[in-house]
Amino acid sequence: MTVPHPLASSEEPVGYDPTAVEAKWRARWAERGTNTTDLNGPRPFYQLMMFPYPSAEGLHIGNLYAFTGNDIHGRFQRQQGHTVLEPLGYDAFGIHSENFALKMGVHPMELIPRNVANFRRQLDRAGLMVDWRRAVDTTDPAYYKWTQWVFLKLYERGLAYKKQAAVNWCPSCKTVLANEQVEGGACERCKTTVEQRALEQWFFRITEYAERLLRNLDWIDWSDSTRMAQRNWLGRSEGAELRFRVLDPLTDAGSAGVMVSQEITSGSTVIPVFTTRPDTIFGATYLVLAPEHPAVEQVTTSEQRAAVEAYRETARKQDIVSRQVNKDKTGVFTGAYAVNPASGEMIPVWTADYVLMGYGTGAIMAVPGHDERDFEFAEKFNLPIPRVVAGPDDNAHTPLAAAYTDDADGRLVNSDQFDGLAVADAKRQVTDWLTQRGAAKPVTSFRLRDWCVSRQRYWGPPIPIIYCDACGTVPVPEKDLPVVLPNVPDYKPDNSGVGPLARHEAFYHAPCPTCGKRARRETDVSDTFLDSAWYFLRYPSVPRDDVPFDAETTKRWLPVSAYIGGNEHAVLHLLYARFINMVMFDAGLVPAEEPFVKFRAHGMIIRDGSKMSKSRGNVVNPDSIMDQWGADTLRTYLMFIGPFEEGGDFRDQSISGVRRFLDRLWASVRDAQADGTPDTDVMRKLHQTIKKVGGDIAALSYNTAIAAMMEYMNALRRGERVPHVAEAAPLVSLVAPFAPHIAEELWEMLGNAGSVFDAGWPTVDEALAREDALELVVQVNGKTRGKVKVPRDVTQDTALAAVQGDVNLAKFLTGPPKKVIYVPGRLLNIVV
RNA sequence: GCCGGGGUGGCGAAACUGGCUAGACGCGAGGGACUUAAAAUCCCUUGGGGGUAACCCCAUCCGGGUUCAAUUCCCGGCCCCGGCACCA
Repeated sequence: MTVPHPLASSEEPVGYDPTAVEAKWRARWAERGTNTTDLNGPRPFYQLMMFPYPSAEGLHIGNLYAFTGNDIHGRFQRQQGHTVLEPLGYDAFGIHSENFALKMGVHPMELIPRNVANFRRQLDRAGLMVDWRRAVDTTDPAYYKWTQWVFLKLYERGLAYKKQAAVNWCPSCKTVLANEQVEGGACERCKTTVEQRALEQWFFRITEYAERLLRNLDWIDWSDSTRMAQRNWLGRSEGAELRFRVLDPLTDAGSAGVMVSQEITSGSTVIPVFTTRPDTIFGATYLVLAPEHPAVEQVTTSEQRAAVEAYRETARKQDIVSRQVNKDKTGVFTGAYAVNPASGEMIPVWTADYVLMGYGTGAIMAVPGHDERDFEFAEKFNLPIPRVVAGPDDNAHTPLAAAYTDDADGRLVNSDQFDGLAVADAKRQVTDWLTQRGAAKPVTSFRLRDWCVSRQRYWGPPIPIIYCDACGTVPVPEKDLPVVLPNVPDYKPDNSGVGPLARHEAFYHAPCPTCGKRARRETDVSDTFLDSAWYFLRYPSVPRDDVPFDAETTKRWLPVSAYIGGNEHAVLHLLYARFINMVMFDAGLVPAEEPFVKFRAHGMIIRDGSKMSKSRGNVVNPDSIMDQWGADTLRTYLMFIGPFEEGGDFRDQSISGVRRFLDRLWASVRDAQADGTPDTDVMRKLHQTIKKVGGDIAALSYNTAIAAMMEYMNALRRGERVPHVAEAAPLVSLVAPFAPHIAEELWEMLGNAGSVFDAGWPTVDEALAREDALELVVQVNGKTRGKVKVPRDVTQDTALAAVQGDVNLAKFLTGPPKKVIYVPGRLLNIVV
């Protein structure tokens, strides 16, 4: 028995029912293979979106916002005749998943597949043009086999190395973190204050690529904000490394207070320092070594040893936060003196924690007169503060109330033969002079550090290394990959500094690949960001299992044509991915140095003025919105909220306007008449709209594209107007990227076979789109007073005559025109 | 502190390289038509002030400036968001 549709039984025509329409087209797309990409198709276009971490909470509206924005762009490119690859996958390894699994008491190997299934269900509803045959899951051995391969590739190229270093240790996550994962001294995940620990860790030599990573930022087509964030992160400074000889307490004994030879003698301890202001060398009145600096031990005199040791011990215990800004300067004198290579003066050597071991050489020359930090330190410890740079209003003797740091207007003073030079010239000349004397070399320093990739956790790809007593560090041969992560019930992290796998003999016992003797596997896993640093290379080659990415396919599909994602990954994922891609490029495995030719950062969706969060209870659940309004309405509404690259404020009430628009679209197509002739004005508006919507989508200006379609809809159905088919039909193609399900249904309703996405983009009739009569804006004394209708290519005189002949405008002309400004096609400004 | 991006109606927001009477489009609000009524739909109004009216004045964070013309350019200031930050 069939239940009559409530509307079907009445006289009323059938209205728009998103639930039915969307279910129908989900099935139809699957049946027809509409979303599967033929990788050999013409004009490849690789549309990439950032793959999600499949959380237990399910799809976040922010995910959907990003995916929809990508999907619209991808669908539009398909309508432009490209073969579009729009893949998606799951970034399912990592601490986040693991912590959640621990909390729930469910093993990640059980939990993750569940989450993935739920994500897949939600994503299916969203109407994305994703080719699911190419999905990747980073936790699948078939995927992480190649993540391990990437590690080995770097190892092979000398870019992966193990060292003992002071690393960021999160006591809550019980693992080390990369610098990129520490925010203001706290773990970016759990906000716990990070400690310093000396551990042996695997690092990637990303610093070797710093210069290239920076240089390419000049030309890649990326959002400015993202490029700037990377520039700041890389932190390039140009300057010089200056060498300071420390006086030997034995041979130079008794010379304190006496000017010593300006010659730099070899054989003694030499402290290199990095400075961006070599011009201020004459004002360097003391040296400072970081407490961890190895030379501290060498130079400290016996009298000062106890004090220095105590200070270093305190510094060692300190966490990173308490060494941050605004802290009072502390430090101790080592008892040693060094020679200023420019002035020949003896200057004391201090150790202080305001100097960081990780940057430059871990030592500085202090110029209190021209550096704020040195000034503060010198004041506190009563060290001399000479002036060596004078501003336009100062002379050599003007006292310094604060450090004078301006390097644009200053000139050198109290600097012997360099007096009078501008800072910029002095930087160069002083460096040259000191270089000739063997006391300097020009260097460039980066803020970027090497990428620490070891994690003392369970839920990641095991690092494919074996340690053999006889052969040393041996990489796992490619044929033995993957090193499978074992399913063990005991996977809790501990404080030992090694990963949980170190507790599982069955895992770590392995024969040495070289000599076959009993050896031990590395038990740390790699950083999740390694999984996502190469996933875009994998998609086109899924499901090949003999190579990570097929050479021919990769050449055809890489680099990525358009990548749209969140800016929170500006210095994490996006930097790592560029680095890994660059390494692969150097290895001849990928066709381009830069993986993402075009990247756009989208904005963030907030709700009712504030960030969505569980604690605020203002999280939007995509499922319930889709239940109530339909996926097409949600998609279109998300894009209508505000500029895609800026984000917007989700307001439940406002969504009704978008639904109304789709209802009206439905009714327009349903009721459209094929008889008669279309209205010329409406047709003109149509062609103007086709043009505008196309331009706006290409520029990701989705909100104005939707506004333009709504505006056209208002013209189409002005009053109780019944549109002509020729007026209504093309609108279906324009709406399609935003609301794909309803578009397909209406496309079919119009009598078309096949998918609207394979039918191309409507052609703009430029002649029709152009207005033949022009409304020229008329200003009098710069104030707009009205418009006159004139022919398109009117001359200034004719236009002026038209104004004078118009009663409403002529009255503003209180005198003869003194001056007339005519902007053809735009306006006429008459000055009287 | 340095570097990016912003500040426009009750709200989300438009306005291409300075130029179509700033505020498109949508939400909300008010009024009307249809209806026994409601919903839905359709129409009108909606930055502020003044005027019976045609109209006039003010208004794009604040203060100056350039220009025939400024939301748009320049100088100075305030505020918000994001990145970096004892990085020498």
